[in-house]
Amino acid sequence: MFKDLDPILHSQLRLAIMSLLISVKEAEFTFIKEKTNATAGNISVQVQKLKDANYIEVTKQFKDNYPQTICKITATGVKAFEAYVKTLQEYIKKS
Amino acid sequence: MFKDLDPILHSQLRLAIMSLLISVKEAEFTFIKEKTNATAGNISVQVQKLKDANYIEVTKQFKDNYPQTICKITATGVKAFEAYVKTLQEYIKKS
DNA sequence: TAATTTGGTTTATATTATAAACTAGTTTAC
DNA sequence: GTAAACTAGTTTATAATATAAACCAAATTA
Repeated sequence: MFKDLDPILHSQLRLAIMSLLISVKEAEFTFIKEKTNATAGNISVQVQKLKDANYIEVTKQFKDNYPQTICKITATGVKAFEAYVKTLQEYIKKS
Repeated sequence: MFKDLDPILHSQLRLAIMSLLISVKEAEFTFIKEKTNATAGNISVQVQKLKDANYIEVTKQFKDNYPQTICKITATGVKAFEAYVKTLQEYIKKS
């Protein structure tokens, strides 16, 4: 009756990050920080988890002398997000 | 940009329970157990939390010699559920 | 009357989310 | 040129959560 919700996406911050990346495709760590208002530590952890799940790709480089982390959603990530939304809608559509 | 999701509802099982109660208004513990496929212990804990939040009303009685726990959503619970769905849609609508 | 079943609750454990503390380097002000 | 403040993160410690396992009380069945 109630399908399991992907635990990787059923997290406020990870969902917000994925939601951002769905629309912009590519975003800097600092951009994610601004948009989500989360702490850098929290973002760092959640980005790592999304990367471990292969939902995003993380590139680290230097820009204007400072480290720069860029996140990009993968095809797997897009699929997972869509599936999550679909499952979620089965929970809430009954309302 | 991303409003906080009600932590009481942002739990797979509590969301499933609330979703059920939105549609049926009133349900027995055993009915919830059947529909959600969760363990009784887990349901017991989550029902307690929903009750503590005043999202549901819990009535305990006996039926055919056996204890019977009945859950019913409150007006507060309906409001919270609707707000949760609305907030959630702001997360996922960007996709 | 012993074993099993019903309908739960309590407790222990594993997972999560989060903030705080830390690292490594850069820029600015004195 | 060096101390203070800032950038861009990571790691670690802690608190909160979700969950299953163990338990309880009573009823039923063999």
